[in-house]
Amino acid sequence: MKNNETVLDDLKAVLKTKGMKYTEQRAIILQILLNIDDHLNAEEVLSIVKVKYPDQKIGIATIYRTLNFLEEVNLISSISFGKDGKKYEGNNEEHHDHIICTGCGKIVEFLDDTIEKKQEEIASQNGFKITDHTMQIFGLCSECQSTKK
Amino acid sequence: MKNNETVLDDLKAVLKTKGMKYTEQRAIILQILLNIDDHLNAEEVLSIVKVKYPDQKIGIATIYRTLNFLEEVNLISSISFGKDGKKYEGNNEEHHDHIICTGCGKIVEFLDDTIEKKQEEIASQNGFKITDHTMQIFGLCSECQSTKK
DNA sequence: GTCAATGCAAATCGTTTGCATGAAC
DNA sequence: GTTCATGCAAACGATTTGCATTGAC
Repeated sequence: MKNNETVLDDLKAVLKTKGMKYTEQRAIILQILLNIDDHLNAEEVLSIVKVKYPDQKIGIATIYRTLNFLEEVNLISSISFGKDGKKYEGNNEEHHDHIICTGCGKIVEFLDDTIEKKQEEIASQNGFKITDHTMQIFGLCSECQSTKK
Repeated sequence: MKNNETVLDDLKAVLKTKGMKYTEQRAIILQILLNIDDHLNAEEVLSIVKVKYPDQKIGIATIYRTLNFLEEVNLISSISFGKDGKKYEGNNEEHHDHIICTGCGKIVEFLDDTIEKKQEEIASQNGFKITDHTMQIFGLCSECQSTKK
């Protein structure tokens, strides 16, 4: 797992090569996603900014613009499903896939080598190149199984 | 693969048990999804109604309401990703999974037994019950690979 | 005749965009 | 000083909702 400084350096480097500017807002948003062990949507990132950086005012538009950019340059990843919009996580951990509870939105991470290999195999058989190794299993977690009749 | 009549009977049965009414609109929307070999979003369903059932006027709200209902009772399934909203297909074919091109939206269906089994295994290890055997691989199809630099 | 479903328009939600101001270089 | 990024509010597209009317039972 990469540390914060390394990834922030990556950010600075990408920005420079693209003729873009290094700003507090961009650094803050990236750091939040690197340090939290959860998947956040734009609104959730905003509310964390308000709590952890109360003197910083970041507009929701900036959050969206920054999240889109960070994903584009592969510093963060997103998963999206039904309601609740896109959720993001920092790319400082190993690659993994997600099981998502369609009841409560709970997300469990896992990695299975057999599936990874099969995925590549099937994709290439169909002429596809998997861009980001994303796979999503949807289901009901144990709590939601008992709730839903 | 089930035929139309069977599935329409299923629809009538579910509606009855739920104290809901059998309407032309609901039957039309379900039939469209059963008979087309494609994945449609709400707007696309509407435009097919206009072409194939020109004397029927169905409002977009009804389409959305009906699609939500049909998915709930498992007569159709949805996949959703990025833009373009949710896409639906009729549940008259065998279960299968999807590879989705993030470039052009092209969808390829596949079925792999090894992955199916592994999915179940991993899900149950985590206390999850896969509700609808849905898995999505995102990537770039061969055309989009050449387009994107 | 009763109650649920429909169509329409207004409302809502997540997200994007235009533009004047402010910050990075 | 120039150029890009920000914040705000307005715009947007997909989807949902409220309500009076219509249709199924």
